[in-house]
Amino acid sequence: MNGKDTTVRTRFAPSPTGYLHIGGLRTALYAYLFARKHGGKFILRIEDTDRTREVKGAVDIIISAMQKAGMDYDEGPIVGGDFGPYVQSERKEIYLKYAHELVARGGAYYCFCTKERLEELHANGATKYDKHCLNMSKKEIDERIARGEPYVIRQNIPEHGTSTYHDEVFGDITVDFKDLEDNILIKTDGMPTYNFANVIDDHLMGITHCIRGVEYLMSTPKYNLLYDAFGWERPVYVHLQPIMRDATHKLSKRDGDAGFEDFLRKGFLPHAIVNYIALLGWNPKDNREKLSMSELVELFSIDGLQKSSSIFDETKMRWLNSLYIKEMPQQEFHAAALPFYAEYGIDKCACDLEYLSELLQPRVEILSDIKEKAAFLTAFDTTAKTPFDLALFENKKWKTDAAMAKSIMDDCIEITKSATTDLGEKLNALAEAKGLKKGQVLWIYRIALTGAAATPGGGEEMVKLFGKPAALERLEKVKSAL
RNA sequence: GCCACUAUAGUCUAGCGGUUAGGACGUUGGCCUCUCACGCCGAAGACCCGGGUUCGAUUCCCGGUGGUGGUGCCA
Repeated sequence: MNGKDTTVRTRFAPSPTGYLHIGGLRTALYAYLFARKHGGKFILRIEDTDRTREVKGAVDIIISAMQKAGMDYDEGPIVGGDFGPYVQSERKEIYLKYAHELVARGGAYYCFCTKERLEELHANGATKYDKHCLNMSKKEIDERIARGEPYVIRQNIPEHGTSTYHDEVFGDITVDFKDLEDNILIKTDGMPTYNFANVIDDHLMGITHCIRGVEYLMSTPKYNLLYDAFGWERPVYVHLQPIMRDATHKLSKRDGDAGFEDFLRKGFLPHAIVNYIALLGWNPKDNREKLSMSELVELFSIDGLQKSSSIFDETKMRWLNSLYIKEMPQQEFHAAALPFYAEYGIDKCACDLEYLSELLQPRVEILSDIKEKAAFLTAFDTTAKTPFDLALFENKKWKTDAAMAKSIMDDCIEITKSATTDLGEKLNALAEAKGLKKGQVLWIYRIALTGAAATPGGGEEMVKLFGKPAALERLEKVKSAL
């Protein structure tokens, strides 16, 4: 990039909110893919300069989510690295040092304005800070600091002129300085704001490509002013449009389940989620949609990034998830299904759970579909005289009804008793002997076994699922009910 | 309010001056089939509006409109 021989270094810099948002995960993913694609480093940095929003355990949540998503980072909390610490709250002195240097260079200044004065300013129609403290004498500054007056350090933005930079997805962006404010770099508590820490860290950590949300598109010239003031090289900028919940709302944790972990809990597979969000706002140049992490790494390119925002479509993610479920090894699917069986009380059903998994695997899109797909297990009330509504035997297409069921139930029971692997053949023979269609016998047989209009499999599968003794018990119940 | 970004079917997208506007999800018709699901074959469905530029605009320019973002001692 930039024609320079530099090793690519990208970072994901979340603030620890207590969960990993889907939008954040995608930003992380693109930064990760870009770094891996170019054989560079991917860094995790925690942006926790707002101490009032501290959430305990939040960093661990982010790290574990990234692990599950298959994104390993080269430097960051826990693993360390040559440019640490990687948690901003532990870098306070570093920011202060650079802030003072910036003041000395004229790029920033001390400001003692009170909240009251600032409010008055805005009440009088001002849209931005009036540089009131800009030309304060060194003497006065020292005195007021010595007196213990609270102060902040503000960036000194030129009053006139414009600034242009190149964004890899949006092209050249020009911003007029008059639309920018002398924002605060160091707060009264001595901590930096994002506006400052971000630049200092990106430079100190050698970040070459700054991949982040569009919310920073307009303020980037301010950051460039900082890079320039220190004589540092600016990074390459890549701004990303947000993921939306609908046309007018951003996907947000508050409005529902926008957390990565929430989707995991619903039975989405980590990689299906990653695969899906990779395609939200980016596309490889061919029509492939199901892509492994290594394929994503191989195909990722900034020019496939979308300039407009995209709406999150859980339905499509379900489809992608179903593709991954179908290709899981049977045992793996079974293991993944077990916790859901337990949650829905299915683990206590009198049936072969492993076989149930076999039947369910091609039929569920996400693991929590198991609840609905396994509901048929309780359709047959083994304790009632009439185990289910006998009207279920009626089928328009096959012209079956309870009377027909009654006429063959004895044979069904006999066949079930004697059959080994030839159950299907014997049922066919029964149909022939009775002058019925195969479908009629099979429909009646399956209904009699389950009491459910729809089941994940046919009559033969149901016998196997319940086991022969239980199946016979069911048929006997139906017989007496008829 | 001011500033910026953005705009192809319901959704995700391909397209980069001339195309029957391509693919996917979803929807839908059919086949397969003892039900469900899978699978297979079809169908419907889009270039925000108005001006330019051009022989010709979905594509380039301007304006409008819609949407989003920024305008925080949040990031």
